Amino acid sequence: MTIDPTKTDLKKNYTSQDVAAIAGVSQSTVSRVFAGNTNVSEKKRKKILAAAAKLDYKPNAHARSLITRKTMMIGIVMRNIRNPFYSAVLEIFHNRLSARGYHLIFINSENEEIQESEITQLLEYNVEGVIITDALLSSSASQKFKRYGITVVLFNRYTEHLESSAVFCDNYLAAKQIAAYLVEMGHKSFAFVSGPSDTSTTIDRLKGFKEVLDDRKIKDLTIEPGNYTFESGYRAAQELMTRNKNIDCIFCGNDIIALGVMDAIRTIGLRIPEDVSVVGFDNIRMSEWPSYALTTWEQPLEEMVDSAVELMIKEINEKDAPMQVVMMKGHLVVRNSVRSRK
Amino acid sequence: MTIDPTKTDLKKNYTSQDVAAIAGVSQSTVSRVFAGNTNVSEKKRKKILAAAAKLDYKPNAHARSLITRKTMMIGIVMRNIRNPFYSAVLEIFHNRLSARGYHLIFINSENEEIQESEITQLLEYNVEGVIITDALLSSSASQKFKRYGITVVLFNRYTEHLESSAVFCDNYLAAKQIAAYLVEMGHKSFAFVSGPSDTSTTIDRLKGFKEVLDDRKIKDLTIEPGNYTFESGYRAAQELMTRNKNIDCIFCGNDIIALGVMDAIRTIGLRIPEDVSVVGFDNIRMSEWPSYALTTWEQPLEEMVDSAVELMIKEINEKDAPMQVVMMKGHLVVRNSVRSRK
DNA sequence: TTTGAAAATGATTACGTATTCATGACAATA
DNA sequence: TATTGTCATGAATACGTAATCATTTTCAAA
Repeated sequence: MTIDPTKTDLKKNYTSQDVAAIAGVSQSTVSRVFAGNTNVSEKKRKKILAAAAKLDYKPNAHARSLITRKTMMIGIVMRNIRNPFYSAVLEIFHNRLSARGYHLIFINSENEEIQESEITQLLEYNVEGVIITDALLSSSASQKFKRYGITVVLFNRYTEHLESSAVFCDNYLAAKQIAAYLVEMGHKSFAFVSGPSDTSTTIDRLKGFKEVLDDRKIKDLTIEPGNYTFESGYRAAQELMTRNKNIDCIFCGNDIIALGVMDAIRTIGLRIPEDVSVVGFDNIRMSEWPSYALTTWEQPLEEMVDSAVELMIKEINEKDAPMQVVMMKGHLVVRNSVRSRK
Repeated sequence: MTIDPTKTDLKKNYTSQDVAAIAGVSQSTVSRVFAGNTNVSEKKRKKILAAAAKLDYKPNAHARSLITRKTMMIGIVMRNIRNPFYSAVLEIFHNRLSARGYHLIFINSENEEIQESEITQLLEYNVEGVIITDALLSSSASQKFKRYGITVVLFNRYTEHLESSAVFCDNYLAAKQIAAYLVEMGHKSFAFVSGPSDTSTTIDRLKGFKEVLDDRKIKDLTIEPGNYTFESGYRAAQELMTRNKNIDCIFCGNDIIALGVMDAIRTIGLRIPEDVSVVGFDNIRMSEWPSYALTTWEQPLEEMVDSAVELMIKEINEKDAPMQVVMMKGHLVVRNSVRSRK
């Protein structure tokens, strides 16, 4: 077999040693140019950069992190990346963190066991911090990370004992305002299609919603379990509407459920909002599509991410920084899925 | 300030040396237990595992990768993670690769410059391979990676000179079949809402579509540019339908465009499929939602990812493995957005 | 010209692991 | 018994960098 000179052959990975040799300086000086960039004469710097370019030299991040103890890597743990809300979350986190030089190790899984083992591996990579958006994992995982002194920020949820910093929307208050709004609009028979019952978001949203109805002595509330997917919303609405034909409004645990609910209602032959009002939660992009025009609660996503990033970076840099819990408000976005029944 | 014993203090990161000291063995033996797992007596293994558990020891992946020259990290470069098609792509890639022990470094950006600089950083992390699903970056980025001997697999696109392995759907053939189908159904006036005109997917889909119409001497084809978003589909359809009221079918560059097209058409007051037929491409989950019931082309996503993963791992392990281009078929999924006009 | 502080540089070491090499223990074989 | 061969083990080394420390150079002020 002959060597084909036209084929770009696989180059050795050159090191700062190699560069130093060519530039006629010590490895130390090469390192200074690529890392601190301090105290190097212009003359040598040029020589070094020329030599580096010649060899296509690039520093080795692993060797570097070994000694600096900074990996510039952050883990992000998700469930349901297919939910558009989380796609957006991922995108924004990536924007913000990459702008600050961090890299994202992405973890997503339906399967809890796989996730646990992956988290262990994440530890071995010495990520500097972890963002957790997964309800089912928050508690055990965050403890595991804390044991190794790794910063954890929970996003869109919190744990009961507040062991980690967390950023989320005030779901309780939001649900109260939504309930009040629906009552004002003259609705009489309420339904709530929930997410998984063990998540803080579901608990708080239900609590707020229920509280307002209780205050007003309204008993007519049906709760239907869902799991934050279109299909679960679709099934829930089918179930609800066949069982109780009086329901005139449905509050949904999130937007994607709401879309499923709307499609189910329409399939049955009822109209939105003429026959039934629907309210969602999240304000994902699809909720403003003309086919749905969903009235929903907007979470201040960008601000929430910004806040989470600030918290994270602060805690990374000052290991004894206090844990913080940030709760944001958001607001109702009125479109065309709710109608006054007075 | 006194030390609070209830507070779990930040532990030092223990090393294999520390474990060795406690277990009364050499560092080498500890390493053998956690890496190769070979040739260690049961007695010492137990001692070592006990010591490791006591210290919460975990190996350091960076130190390890420095010497093994395996990082077990793979980069995935995307644009538009908000497009549900790519959310799904990301999810499936993560499933498959994490099952094989790889970790995913996620890169997504609207901004090309940021992406370029991130790619440079990716190199410094010595990812073993990179999956590129970004049309605008494929060529320059893949060359950059190849220069360092890093495996590149393009997904859902290919470069003209076929410098990298690639997996994609036979867009040309698919578009031909879609065109033939629409012609068979008796349509007379055609429109195509494209993606960005410099992407291989757009080019091939348009080519196939046009070719069939040309063959049948059909001249009535309007091409409207889009960019693979809902909004661009919406605008395109508004434009199309006001300019040319005869159009009786629209082939869309992807599903998300098609959904926008459908909503625009309905907003105008026309019905689908009674007045206008619409066909999409990708078969994302939303296309089967009752509100849309979109007839579309299904890309065999799981198989495509499987294939890409196989290619990647093969090329990683055998550096001189031949480059490969895999083209898959897919099939038409008929729902309720196309109607016979005979 | 001398002095002295600041800047530039290189030798050396540490980061935490896997691997290589040499040695010793021990069982199996002739 | 002598001889192989296998297994278990530890000492030493390499991976590629940043940081520390000591030394040399530079250059302006006296």
